[in-house]
Amino acid sequence: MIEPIKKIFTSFSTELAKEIEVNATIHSYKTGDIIIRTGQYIKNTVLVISGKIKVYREDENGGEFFMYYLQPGQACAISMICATKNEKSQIMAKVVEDVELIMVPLPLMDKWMMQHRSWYEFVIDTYRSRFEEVLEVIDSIAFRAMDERLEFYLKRHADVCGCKELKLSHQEIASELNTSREVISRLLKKMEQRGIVALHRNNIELLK
Amino acid sequence: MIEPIKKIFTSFSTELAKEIEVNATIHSYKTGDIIIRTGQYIKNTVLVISGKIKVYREDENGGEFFMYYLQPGQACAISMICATKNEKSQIMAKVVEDVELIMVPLPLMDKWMMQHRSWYEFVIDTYRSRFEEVLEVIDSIAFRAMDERLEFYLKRHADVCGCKELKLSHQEIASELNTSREVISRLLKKMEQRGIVALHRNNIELLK
DNA sequence: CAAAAACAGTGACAATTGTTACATTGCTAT
DNA sequence: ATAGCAATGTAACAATTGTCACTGTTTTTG
Repeated sequence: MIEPIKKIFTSFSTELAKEIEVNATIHSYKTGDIIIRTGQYIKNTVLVISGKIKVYREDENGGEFFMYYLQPGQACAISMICATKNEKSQIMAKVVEDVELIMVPLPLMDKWMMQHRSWYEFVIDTYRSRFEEVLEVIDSIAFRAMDERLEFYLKRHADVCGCKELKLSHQEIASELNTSREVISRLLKKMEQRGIVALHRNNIELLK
Repeated sequence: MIEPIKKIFTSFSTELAKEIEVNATIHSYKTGDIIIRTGQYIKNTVLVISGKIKVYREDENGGEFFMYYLQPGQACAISMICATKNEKSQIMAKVVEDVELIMVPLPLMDKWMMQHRSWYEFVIDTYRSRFEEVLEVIDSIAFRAMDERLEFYLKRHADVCGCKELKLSHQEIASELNTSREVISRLLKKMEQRGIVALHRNNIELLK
């Protein structure tokens, strides 16, 4: 178990990996499962071993705004932040590809900060990269119109899945950008005319 | 000097306050000064003793999107995050009321995390509260139209200045919400008709 | 296989936001 | 006092986005 952990979380020291093995638990979730909902209390810090998770911000009317992916080797910054203060979750996290997670109980998250340099650096680096990602999201909505936001969205998804074929319905995209399906269909058609994408059923092919 | 620090940063231990006194420097800036620009390297973690700072996200075309205020007793989360990794600033910070700042050199920021519990908690709490504030900003742009965003914007400013009289020009608001002056004038007029504000020159009075 | 459900395309129109152009008001400096 | 400037008001129009209504197609399900 220690070796697999060190393989995915390459920066962890052996001592830290041991601590994780002894104290943390492994949980599995299936595609479509909701790991945490807005308003729930967070009891653990979450590290991703395998699979993919999408993190959303929700509004009162059921809107789901996509913020970022969590992938193997990454941790949920919000779970770290909230964990320390035993706060409610400000986000919703949905499994999009079966995942295995390491759940680190609250008090350890804190304790290890003082004891394990590699944990401390991992946590700080998680904060930094998530903060930067969130700032980029702000850019995309604050400074750009829907057509550019859509391109940004598609590129991020292509980066994460590592392929050019996005298995997304127009409705799904519309929800995650908080607009309507018709708007997405319209903009995708224009992108197709510009030769940026090819449209198939449940499948958007990025050409550039 | 130790006493003033402890008065503003109430959670700091005496030892920490001493360390700050010995190692950190105090800087003053005038209203209108830009403390840090996007792309500059951050060399210090910034703590605010007095005055007010506005933090912005910039785009390539000179747009300035307002994110949050920094006030006495607070620290710039981005300066902490970037400091650790010696990264470039992702934000721009402008003085809106003459400030005195404590500048903590990079290496100390890191070192104190291990040595001073009260510093560790302050840093984590800064991350948490800024992250939450940024998430609220995302809400406002992702889920709300310009009229609601304007109300949200005005309320935040009123909270910070602690008064109902906002000394802001329509142009200033428009820039910070990344829209045009005409749109803001139009929406403010509607708000005035609804009895939410009273409009004066360079002065918006919140009635509710 | 037939019916239902999910997905996509599209036209028409409404609402919001962005842009242009110009008028008006009140403050400031000489 | 008045010229000049910043701030504001506003009308008219363009562009984008949101909504409604309806179509056809593909997939799923009983």
